[in-house]
Amino acid sequence: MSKQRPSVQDKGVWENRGWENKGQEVPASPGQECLRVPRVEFSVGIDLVIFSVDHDQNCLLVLLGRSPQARGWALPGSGVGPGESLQAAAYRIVSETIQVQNLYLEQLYSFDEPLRSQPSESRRYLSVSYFALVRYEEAPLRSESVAWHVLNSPIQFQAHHQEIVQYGYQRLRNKVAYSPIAFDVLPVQFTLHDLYQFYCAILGDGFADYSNFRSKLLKLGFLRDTGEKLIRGAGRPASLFQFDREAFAPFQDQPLVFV
Amino acid sequence: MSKQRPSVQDKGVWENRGWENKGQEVPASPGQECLRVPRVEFSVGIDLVIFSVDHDQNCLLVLLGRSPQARGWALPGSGVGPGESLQAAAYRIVSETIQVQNLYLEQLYSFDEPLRSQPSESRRYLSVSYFALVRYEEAPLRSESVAWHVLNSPIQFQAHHQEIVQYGYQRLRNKVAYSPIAFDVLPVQFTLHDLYQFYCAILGDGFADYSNFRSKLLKLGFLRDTGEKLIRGAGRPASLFQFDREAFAPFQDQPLVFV
DNA sequence: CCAAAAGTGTTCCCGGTACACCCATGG
DNA sequence: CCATGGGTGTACCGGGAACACTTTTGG
Repeated sequence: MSKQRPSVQDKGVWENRGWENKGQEVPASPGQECLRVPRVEFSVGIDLVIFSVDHDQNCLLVLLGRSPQARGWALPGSGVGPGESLQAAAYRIVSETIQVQNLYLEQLYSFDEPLRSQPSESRRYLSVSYFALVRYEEAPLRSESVAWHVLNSPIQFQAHHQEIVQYGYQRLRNKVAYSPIAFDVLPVQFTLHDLYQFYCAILGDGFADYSNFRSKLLKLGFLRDTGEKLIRGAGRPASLFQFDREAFAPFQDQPLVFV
Repeated sequence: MSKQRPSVQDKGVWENRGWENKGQEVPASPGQECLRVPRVEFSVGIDLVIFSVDHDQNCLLVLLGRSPQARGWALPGSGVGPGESLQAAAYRIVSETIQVQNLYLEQLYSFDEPLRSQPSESRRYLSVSYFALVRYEEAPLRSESVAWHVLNSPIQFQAHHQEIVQYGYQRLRNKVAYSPIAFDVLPVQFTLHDLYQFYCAILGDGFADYSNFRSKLLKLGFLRDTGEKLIRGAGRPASLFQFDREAFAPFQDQPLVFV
């Protein structure tokens, strides 16, 4: 259940663009004194990109706050307490802003904060960002200074938070395609239309035909039909399904399980 | 060329397993004093997983060093200097250990180091890990304390470095499948067998049939036949190809381009 | 002429795509 | 009986997997 470190069986990234160097000689370091790098103190903070899907509006939401001093919206964040792991800090920030029962949490990236760090100063700032996915319907806000924002709406961001959000969004899109994080955030029982809508909100409408989506997932066999039905006014009642973790295991190491 | 931050168009991860919480209420924070977290000082270090492919032996290598004090092999690493970005520090470490002209560099993950941090202590340790891919043939070692290791051989690792290596290996495997990092590390002109061997070393033999690999890549059209041939003793001369970045652009956002 | 290395082609089959169509319920 | 939402079926196409085959060189 709880994992402090990423597990080895996990699958790989196709974001995280790095640095390429071709043909130019990488210079040797100026001198051996580099081996004894002067000690620098870092203030480490956590920034959280908290996502949620509003099934009624059928849209993807991010949780943002207005910081007292600066203008523009900012990600919920905080420093790391003594004796508190990075993940624990991320978790704490979630629990401080919303009252949540179901969530998925994952480290995103560590950003330097060169703007705040003076070159000559010995103090440095480092922001470790996480992204979280929570169930909107069951996550009332705990703090008055934060609010849900539709992701595709134009938002005035503070500092480089726009970038972190974009990065988290990419990660979410990709994650959702091969990983069953949807079921961390959906009710235990759900209809296939619920599931389809969830994917539509994140990947955009028409990421796949509904009927194909349906038959593909059912063929894979990790969705158990509970036999129960859900009646929503007119129309045929919808079957309620449950996610079967055991049955999903074989697909753990496979790309593009969903979509 | 040089990117300090991951770009937004990048594609997504399927490693980075996070934390799931289902059904259990996430408790509210003990008190409001959490909003004013006591300041903790971090020592930030960089650990590098440097990979390389030995085309003669046809195997994947990692660069490891023996640290003076502890037993077991360790990743090359160092603290971050004042006024030095995380990536610059990673780059410096590469240049200190090997003399390299071509490389790919990317941030991996940030690890807490709970073992070294005392619970009551105000000092904390944080390790930001990077992975690098370098061209073996053109990367003579600069330091005597490091050596190449065949990745699949049993290695006695120091602390949690085994974990970081595994993590980096996963990332490499996935990265290689959709991203053209192979061409950062291959010569400008290469035969398709060279390319195939590169993938074999990383993904394991028989990740795909050679002839299918060949026809698929050629059909995509971002490999330009230079017309030049390479003669290696007996046998038909091999055509030399070049990677065409422009022509690759359309596939930037596509999974499983290679393999 | 043979072996070695490189390159081409062919067949089969599965899985995605795009639809059209059938079913159950409320009004 | 019709609108509405849910579920099923089918016909086509492309791309991957496996394998056989041809081409060009050196000895």
